[in-house]
Amino acid sequence: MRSVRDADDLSAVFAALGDPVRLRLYSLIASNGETCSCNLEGPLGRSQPTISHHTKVLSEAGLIIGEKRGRWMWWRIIPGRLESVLALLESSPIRVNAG
Amino acid sequence: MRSVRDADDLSAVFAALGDPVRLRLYSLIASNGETCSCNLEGPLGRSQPTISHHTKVLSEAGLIIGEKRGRWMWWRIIPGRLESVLALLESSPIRVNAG
DNA sequence: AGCATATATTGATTAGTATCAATGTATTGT
DNA sequence: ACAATACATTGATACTAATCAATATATGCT
Repeated sequence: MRSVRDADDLSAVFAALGDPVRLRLYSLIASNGETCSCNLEGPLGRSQPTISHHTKVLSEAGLIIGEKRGRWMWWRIIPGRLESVLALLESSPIRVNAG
Repeated sequence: MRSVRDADDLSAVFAALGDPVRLRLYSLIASNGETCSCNLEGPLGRSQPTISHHTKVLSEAGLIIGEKRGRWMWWRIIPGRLESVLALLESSPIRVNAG
């Protein structure tokens, strides 16, 4: 992690997984493979807008990617993303002081 | 991740690193080795109570551990903790429905 | 004992976020 | 064209968290 800006980017990935509902959402997609939003509301016990919100946060963090096919949005894990964030975190010290 | 309770525990670890100041704090300790709180306030540009708050969050997540020697609190990374959380996340699917 | 220092805790304020109802948009089928 | 469906967006609300000033606690020094 080289700069404060890097810290913002990296921490956004951790923050994305830092909500229990989103972590379960991510885990569901990871174990089920490609999953449509309509199959997430039930298992997670959240409304459709809330699921939509969480998939957006995860996708903006680069952890999942969605593809619309017909009426359905299919989500899948971006493989290696989490590992690469870990690698970045452990690779290099911070250089910048102020926050 | 086997249950909703697991999701809470695991997501707390990610949430701990989901704040940019805490992520830099963690990175600082990781790269500097054992670090006392007094050497964190300057680089992070935060007040003493705020640093104390963040070290508490990280230690409660099991990511760092502190040892008081004399007047100083020395913090170090708990090695492998982050990797084991990753492993837990990727090991097994969720089993529980409600949240 | 008394003072200085390092950290923790408390209380208050502010900023952020999880959630849902209502509504908008896009796609499919009739 | 129209109805139905799947998802996104907006707006509002409640809850959480980041921050600091003030204060408390603990340790070392003289």
